[in-house]
Amino acid sequence: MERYSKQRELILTALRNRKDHPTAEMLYKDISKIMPTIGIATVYRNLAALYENGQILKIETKQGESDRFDGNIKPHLHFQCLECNKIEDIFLNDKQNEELSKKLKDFANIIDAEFATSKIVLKGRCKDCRDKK
Amino acid sequence: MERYSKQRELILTALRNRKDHPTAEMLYKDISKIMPTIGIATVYRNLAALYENGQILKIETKQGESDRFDGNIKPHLHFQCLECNKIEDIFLNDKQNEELSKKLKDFANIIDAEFATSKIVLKGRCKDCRDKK
DNA sequence: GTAATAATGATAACGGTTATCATTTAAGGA
DNA sequence: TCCTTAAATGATAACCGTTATCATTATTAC
Repeated sequence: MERYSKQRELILTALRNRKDHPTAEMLYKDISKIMPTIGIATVYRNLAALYENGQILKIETKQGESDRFDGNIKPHLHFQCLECNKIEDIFLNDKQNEELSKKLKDFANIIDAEFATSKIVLKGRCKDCRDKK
Repeated sequence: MERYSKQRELILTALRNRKDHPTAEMLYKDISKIMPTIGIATVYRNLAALYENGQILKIETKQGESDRFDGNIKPHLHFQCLECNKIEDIFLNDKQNEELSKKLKDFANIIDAEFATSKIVLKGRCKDCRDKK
């Protein structure tokens, strides 16, 4: 049976306190300031467990690049800037969400599959990078 | 300047001859039958180059799981079965494609970003796994 | 044919993540 | 409260897909 641990609580809190999409390593650094004895494996283990429980989101990135985590489980899309690599959230309103889900379900129907979830990452240039030019 | 190599040609051909989404390792095995001296690094190098050139697609999978490649560059979505992990293609017709692009562009606008491309993976249960039950 | 240099093949190195294992600690009785 | 048990931890080795290195080979322009 699952057991309470101070470490897991700290990890979840640390993630929720961030507005960005930190890596396990970034969270490890944050938490080390409060609990210097924590091990990196504990951070990975708990992030995996929290993800399994549906308490956090995970954004799987490409090989050799650290996965990103997200404490906000409200469904949303991600946008990754091709120039600065930053990941931003895109929240849809209920109508948009519903329409999108309907479309995706139709797409899955094309191959006779049952649609459950989707992983959508838009790519392009973020506002900051565009304004820089 | 880029130079012709027998190896690159073999790799591209091997990929196009497959209807699935092989890993670099799988292609290496295929090609080794024809050219037993080829090195695994050459396969990775050329797949990366072909991807950069837009001649093939790459499906980035999670850490520790090999990336998949796709010789069909016609734009399409991917569907990954949550039970058997198989990745299938979903081809949209022109109208569907256009509507989807328009929507995604609107979504990027929400955060003032310029939309370029998207990575969409639908997940659920494939036809085969559903029929098994 | 020759020179210049891109591509190759063998293999070491890399980096994020996971496995291992001895130790610590939470939780449910007695 | 003390005991028992087994889940969770922390340190670190191992893992594995991929990339870097470097001497050698092969393509291209002349």
